[in-house]
Amino acid sequence: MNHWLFKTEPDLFSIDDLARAPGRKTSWEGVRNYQARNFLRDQVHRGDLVLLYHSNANPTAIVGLCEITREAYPDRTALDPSSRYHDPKASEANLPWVMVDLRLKEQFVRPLTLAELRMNKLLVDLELLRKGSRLSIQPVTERQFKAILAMTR
DNA sequence: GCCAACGTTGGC
DNA sequence: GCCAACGTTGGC
Repeated sequence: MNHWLFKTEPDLFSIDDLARAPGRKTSWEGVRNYQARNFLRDQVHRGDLVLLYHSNANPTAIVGLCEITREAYPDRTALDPSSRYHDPKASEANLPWVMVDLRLKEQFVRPLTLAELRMNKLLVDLELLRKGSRLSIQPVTERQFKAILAMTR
């Protein structure tokens, strides 16, 4: 099993929105970066665990834990001119974007802020904490994952 | 709102 | 293939 960190801007879609969604499930559309797409398409598997992170937020923090319920399938929002994720270069014949489905397992009582994460020596190599890190789909090692979960307990 | 870091685009 | 210009991300 692989572990991941997915970013979301709570102004657009927050963990509270996910908690209110039917079955606490959602599709994860809108990824428009090739490196992130490659992770989604090739390495995110059903049953994988996902840490949810609020970016552009106050506070910026890891806010919960999710589980992948469906592996990569075409992200057709790219073809929809009215979608905020519309990709004018995409077409039926050339649709490079994929999405997955996930379900909320746990909303952390106490969000783990960036500042707090930076203080954990086990997380020095966490992609999220790297200067200039922008990747919205990030792999997390099992060690890192366990260290993060331990901070919530 | 500022701005550093990063990814993409496009001229050559 | 290089690289400058531009747009986006995202912390602060």
